[in-house]
Parts: sequence; structure tokens; C-alpha cells
Amino acid sequence: MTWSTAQVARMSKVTSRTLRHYDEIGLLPPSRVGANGYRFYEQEQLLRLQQILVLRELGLGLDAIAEIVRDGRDQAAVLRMHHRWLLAERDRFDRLAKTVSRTITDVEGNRIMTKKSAEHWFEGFDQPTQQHLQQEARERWGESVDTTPKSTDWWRTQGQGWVAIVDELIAHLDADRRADDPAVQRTVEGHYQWIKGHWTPNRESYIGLADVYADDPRFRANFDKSDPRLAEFLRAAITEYANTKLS
Amino acid sequence: MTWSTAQVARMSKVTSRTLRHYDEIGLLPPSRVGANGYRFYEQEQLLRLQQILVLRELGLGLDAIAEIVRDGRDQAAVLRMHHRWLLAERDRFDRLAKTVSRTITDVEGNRIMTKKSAEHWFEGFDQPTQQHLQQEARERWGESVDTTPKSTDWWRTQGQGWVAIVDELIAHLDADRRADDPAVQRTVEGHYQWIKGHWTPNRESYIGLADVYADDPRFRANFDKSDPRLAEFLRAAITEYANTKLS
DNA sequence: GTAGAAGTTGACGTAACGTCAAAGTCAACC
DNA sequence: GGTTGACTTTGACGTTACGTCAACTTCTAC
Repeated sequence: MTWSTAQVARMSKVTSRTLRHYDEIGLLPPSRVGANGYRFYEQEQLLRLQQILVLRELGLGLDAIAEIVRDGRDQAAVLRMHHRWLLAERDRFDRLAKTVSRTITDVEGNRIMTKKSAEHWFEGFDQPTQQHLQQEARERWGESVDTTPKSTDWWRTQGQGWVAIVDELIAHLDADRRADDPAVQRTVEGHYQWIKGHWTPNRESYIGLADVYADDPRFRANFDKSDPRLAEFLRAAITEYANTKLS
Repeated sequence: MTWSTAQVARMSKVTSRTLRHYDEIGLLPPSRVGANGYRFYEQEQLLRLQQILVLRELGLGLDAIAEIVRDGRDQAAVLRMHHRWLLAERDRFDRLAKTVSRTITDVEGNRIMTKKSAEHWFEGFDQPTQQHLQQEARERWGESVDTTPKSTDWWRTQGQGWVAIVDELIAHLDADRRADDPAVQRTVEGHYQWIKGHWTPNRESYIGLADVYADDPRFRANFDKSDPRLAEFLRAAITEYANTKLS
């Protein structure tokens, strides 16, 4: 089966402009281009488009999507990962609805806000999805990491949560704490919860993530910019946490 | 309690740049501006920000958000509407996850796609949320419709489904069909299903919507641009449909 | 042949900020 | 009081992902 641009656009509810754009940037080349210059798509392209649209719904930029959606991967495994992400996003909207419920209660009770209660009003809005989802994909397929210069921006786009965690780790290092010190482990717990917002690592995968942090050249380079002790310290701290707290 | 820009930004996870932007466009003016030029926010602004962020999460543009988020409305009623929208969006992500599940089954079974099955791959991606949510808000608070020039773009952003319905109505008028003609009623049925994708009108609210279409100056103006007979014809057709098909 | 739908390329415009620079303000510390 | 660093402002250019439009070609049905 083959589909024209308009047919694909109609089925998928994206515009032909979008399809052209995706072809231009190499994200979704058509199956073939006719002698008349017309684009034609087949099943493989439709599958890929679905994946693109899922990731777009999850808020990823096209750069990140290009990195995740690739030929040659086990498609069923990719789809299962997307499925899990969609369920996580579904749960986040549930959390947002609960946040609004709480606000309704506050407003109907004419509650005066304190500093503490104000923070509850914004629970669920954090969506550092792109970084997390890319991270998970990289952990899984790290060996095929894209090396385009644009990807070096990944570190720079990390959210505030991560920055705070790094700051704490550096403070621990400066206080000469060891990786298994309870304070250090609390920081790792914070990191774990941050990750857990979107996917829940088990022991193996959390340690695998620590290894990515320490071994991936770009992660490593960015850590070294902050403090040369960081990478190995984080690896040790995460490994300790995973071995004592996770299964 | 008063909060500075940075405090609000931290709590809400938006940037100070965003808060400035929202002030500049009048979407979220601060509670007051100090002698030093600094912005300060209070509870009322935080409540409004939460509403803005909810609607942003739901994919609305800032124009549409400005139209929905207003002073003087029953805040509990506004929040309950947002709550319902969030649950609907949660359910849509559930549908998306089910779509991906189906794809996994197809891929693992090495199913060859037919024209029909290809359409299933894209279920759940339709999100004409902005139009529908604005419409619902207008139906509820139509009498306080904003008259800023920018809002006149609303009509232009209507989706294809709406355009097709209008085209059909004009065709019915040209064929001298009455509002209760079965063919006309089938068009209204199509409109009803289009609305029903996001909220289900009962008799009263569907007729109320028809009244909004005919009585709101901007709706009316846009209808008149297409055909001066349209507004009243649509009102009559919807009223007929609602009285015979809805309770 | 004609008309209208469908499709292309090319190119400017848009929305919602992100980023950066320059400068002022504030608070803590010496 | 001076210094430093965090905080805040205004101003302005840049970015992303298309939307919109124009001009032209191709296809299909009559």
C-alpha cells in the first residue's frame, strides 16, 4: 500500500506542509518520489510518523525526536517505551487535575495562602520531559548516540532540579563526605525521585544510568566543567544507593 | 503574602522571562510594581497563573487563554471547568496509549496494513482543543466576550471540520432546504458529533450554543461574511435538532 | 480542451518565548 | 562607605515549527 501526501495528511491530521517540513529536515523522508515530484509513503513511513506524533504530543522538539526515532531499532521495543511514556503523561494530567481539585477546595474555603500552600498550586506542571525521555532512550541505545554538534546543547538545557542536585553533590565533596554517607544518599534519593517522575529505574538501570553519566564523553565533559571529582563520585553514590535501596 | 518574580518563577517552574512576557501582554499583570520597578505578585495572581498554566498544558494559545482567564468570574466554577478539561486530556493520552498498543500488536504480528487499518494508527492525535474549549467558555460566559481586535482571529483558526459544516449549510441554503429538512439535520448531526468530541451538549446547552453563534457580534460577523442567511439558518437548524434529538 | 483538485517549490510571517547585553537595585560583609 | 554577588529591569535579536501564500505543474473527470 502506498499513500500520497494528502492521504497521509488526512489520516494523521497533520498538514501537508508539516509532512514536507519533516521531509526537508530528514525526519520523515517519503518512501519514494515519483517522476512528477510527488511524495509517496508506505507502511514503514506511517509507523515512523506515528512515533513522531507521539513524541510531539509528549512535548519533545524535533531534534530530540530525530534522535529517538531511528531506523534499525526493534520497533516493538520502541513502541513499548512510547506506550509507557504516554501512560506517564496520562498520569501527569491526572496529577494536574488533582492539583486543580485542591485549588478548588482552597478557593471555596476562602483559604489564605501561605508560602507553603502556594507551592502546592503548581504541582504537576514540571515537564522536563525532553531531557528525561532522551536520557532514557540514550541509556537504552547509548551506543548509537547522535554526534551532531546540536546535541552538545543537551547539558545546557537541564532543568533546575538537576542543577540543585549537582550543587549538593559538590557541597558533599567539599565536606569530604563519602559516597555512602547518609547525606549523600539523601541527595541521590532526590535524584532518584526526579528521575522517577517519568520512569522508574530498577537497580540495574539506575546503575546503568550512573555509568552513562561517568562514561559518556559529553556527560563527563560537562561534569568535569563543574568539578573533576563529580563524575566518579556520582557513579559511586548512585551505585551505593541502587545496591542498598533498589532491586 | 507577596511574592517576587523569582519566587513565583521558582514555585511555578516558569521563567521570569515568561512572567515578564505575560505582564507585557496584559495576561498576568503583577499585583503591584515597587518604586524600584520590581514586580510583586499576590494570591490572586498566583491563582490566575495556575489557570494560565493549565490552559497552556492543554495546548491553548495565549490569545485564547486571555479570553478564558478573566477577573470577576466565579473562580470555583472556572476551576471546575479546567478540572474537567484536564481529565479529558488525561483520557486522550490513555487513548493514545491504546493506539500505540494496537500498533505494537500489529508490528509484532507482522501485519500488513490496509487502508482501513492505517487510520487506526492515528486515533487520539486530533486535538482541536483550542476551538472547543474556547467555545465552551463562550457558551458559559458569552455575555462577557472580549472585544479586542486580536480576538477576531478566532474564526479564522477554525478547523476543517467546521469549515466543511459551513460549506454544507450554504449548499443547503442554495438548494432552498428548510432547517428541518433531513439533509440539513444530517449536517447538524455532524456538527453535534464534532462538538461531542470534547463535551456533550444537552438540549439546553446546544440551543444556547446556537444562540451564541447567532447573537455574538463576532460570530455573526463571520457568518455574514460567508452568507448573510447563515446565522439564523444555523440557529433554526440546531434548535430543530436539539428539540427533536436531545433531552 | 476545461475545470478543479492535488501536488510541488520558494519564501515570508507568526507565536511564545529563550538568550543575551546593559544597567539598576538590594543585601550581606568587610 | 565600598565591594560583591544575587536579583531585577528594559531592550532586542534569535529560535522553533510550522502557517500562509504565491506561482506553477500534474492529475483526473467531464
